[in-house]
Amino acid sequence: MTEPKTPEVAATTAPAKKHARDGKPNATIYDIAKVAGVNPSTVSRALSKPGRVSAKTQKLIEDAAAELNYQVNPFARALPTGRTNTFGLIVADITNPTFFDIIRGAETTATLRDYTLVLAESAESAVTELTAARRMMATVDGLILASPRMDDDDIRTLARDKPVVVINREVDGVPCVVPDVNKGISEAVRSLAANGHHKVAFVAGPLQSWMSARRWEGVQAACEWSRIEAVRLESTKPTVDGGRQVARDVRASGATAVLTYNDLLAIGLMQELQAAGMVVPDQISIVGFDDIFGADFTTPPLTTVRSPLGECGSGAAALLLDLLHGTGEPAGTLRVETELVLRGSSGRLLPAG
Amino acid sequence: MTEPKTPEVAATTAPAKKHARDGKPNATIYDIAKVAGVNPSTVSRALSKPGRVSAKTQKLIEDAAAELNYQVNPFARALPTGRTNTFGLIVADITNPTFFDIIRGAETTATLRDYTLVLAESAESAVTELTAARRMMATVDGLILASPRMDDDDIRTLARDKPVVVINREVDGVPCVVPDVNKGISEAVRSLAANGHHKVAFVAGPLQSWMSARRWEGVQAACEWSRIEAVRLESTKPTVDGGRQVARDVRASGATAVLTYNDLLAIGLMQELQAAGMVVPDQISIVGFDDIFGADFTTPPLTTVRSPLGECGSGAAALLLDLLHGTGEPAGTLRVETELVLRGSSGRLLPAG
DNA sequence: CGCCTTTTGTCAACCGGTTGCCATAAATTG
DNA sequence: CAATTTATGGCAACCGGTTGACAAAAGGCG
Repeated sequence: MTEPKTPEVAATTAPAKKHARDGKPNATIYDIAKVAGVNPSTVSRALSKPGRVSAKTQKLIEDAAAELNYQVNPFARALPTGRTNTFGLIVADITNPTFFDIIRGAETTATLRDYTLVLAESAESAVTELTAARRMMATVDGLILASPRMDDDDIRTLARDKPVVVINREVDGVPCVVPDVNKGISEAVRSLAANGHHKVAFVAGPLQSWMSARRWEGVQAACEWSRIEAVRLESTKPTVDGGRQVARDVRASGATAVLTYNDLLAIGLMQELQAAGMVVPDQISIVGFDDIFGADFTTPPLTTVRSPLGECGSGAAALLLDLLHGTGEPAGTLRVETELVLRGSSGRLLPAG
Repeated sequence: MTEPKTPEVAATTAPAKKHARDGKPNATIYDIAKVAGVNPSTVSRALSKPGRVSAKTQKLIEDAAAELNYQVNPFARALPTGRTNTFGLIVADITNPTFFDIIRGAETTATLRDYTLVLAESAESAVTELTAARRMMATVDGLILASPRMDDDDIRTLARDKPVVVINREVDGVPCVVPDVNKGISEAVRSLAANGHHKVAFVAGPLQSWMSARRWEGVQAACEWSRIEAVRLESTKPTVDGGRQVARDVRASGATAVLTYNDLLAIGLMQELQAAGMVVPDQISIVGFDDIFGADFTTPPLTTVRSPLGECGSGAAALLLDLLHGTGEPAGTLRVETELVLRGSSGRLLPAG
């Protein structure tokens, strides 16, 4: 029936070089030159240096190109110029939904400006990340690092080579895109305070995470402002599972509201607390961060501080493209706003009954 | 005039061509040749044709290469050979979690075999997809199409040019990777039948979706086998929102169990039914397809027929790599198993009370 | 030891664009 | 109308590898 492998080896050992697989080789500027009756270099200019050739020859060449269905050979172009119209995006974990919107945002902006996005994953490891970055550097015009794990110095070293933009972290001397947590956090804390909470717990993310530190700072500041108590708890890992594991500490802390480093933690935490019989939000309020895909699948749906991830991605791409084309180097930090997305997992505390 | 080659570049207005941004140009095989005292072509052979040069010169060259920190220029290599060690993956929607695992699986396998994955999105449009595919064809060695929207003929045309592998669809003459729905579906339907359900509804996906058709066929067959009734309902779009919209039809159908084309639909449907006061699974059982990220965030967690998406991605990548390196062309269809993941959203029907 | 086969390294011709320099034609100016 | 500037196209030298053809060197054999 359906054999998994049908090794019909005997086919033709296709040498297949310039003719991809069929018989017709791709048209080159030399072909166009022949058809249009001009020199190849003129064709090259007509196609890449607007205004360098007369309108008449321009048209002649364009017609010939269209007729031959010409498309540039990117390698031939890249060889002498070094430009590839490509840039790289490195994320820590492709399956982490936090990055989905970043990827999409970057992809969209790239495509819009005729660039191609090349994606790589670092598997949450600083060395893999650096390796991937190095490898990419050879083939791209610029690089976006989303929540990078490597050293500031490594990043700066890369940035000396080609334009680099960092998302979700600030590195001196390198253009960055970071969500400004303050607005979202203060909205969240004010909402909790208004609902009668006096003590909130913050479940932190990885210790090396720049963003986790910012969020904890933000929570402390907002709590101080609202005159409520803030305690910090550590998580083992920033995942659903990590959230489950931290549930004990959360209950022990005596806090009636929890903010977690990210939505994944919040979801795991909520599952575990509910499994233990607690009612959310009547007995405890839970607020996540990021508003990832699936944050509204839970019952109750998760209240969260949204980072405009898509905006981060497209912002970083735009920054990079400006760097590549612009004359000077602005290289500032782009801050994007966060906001509270109020759903069902936070609310008024019911008197114990 | 000065010497033809002056390594110490006057550090003025950086023309920045081969020297990325700093002063040191990348080492080339010519540099290695000079250091090792051999001809550039010998260097080229030593580095790419194992066994073509003597062990002695091999070592000499490798040492020189290491000393100069040489890395090949991919463009220079691609130009004469056409090989890029790169392949493309086109997905309909980067933010659709169905593709996450596919992407990751393909990425992992690619990296493992020293290939780079280039990702593109078709935004669910057949024309965008074809455009993206065409564009990619110029720069990659092969292409993976995940749940493609374009015509069979377009796919075959692409496949004539370079190796193409299709995921989640069968196209004659093109190697494919498809989950075999039967096992998973029959498990699901048997489970429903065993729980006392006599009538199940199938909420279909897009009409052009090859996979939706297969799933409906599978459901019909399994229901016939279990002697229970199956009805088909249409959805407007295969998303959470589409699931909400189809809730009315589901209730009107009188079915006590529902299988939906994908998890997104199932989640939306469940949300809507619960909002209307129905209890899942006591009053109605819901089963999705795919086991996407977030399928277990819901309350109750979603029962679903899992497709090994990661396996599909890595399988497709492996197939493609075999095609690229293998001598002949197996070009068969790779079938992967599906299985039922029993969670809380399906179960015994409670007598109406 | 001469003849023949098998390594092993060199030469040179690409791959397909880009770009500096130059010659010519066209346009501008005194 | 000559002199000078400017627009336009051609020539040729790259970019950095790959590879077929070939010659020199090495090894095998009678």
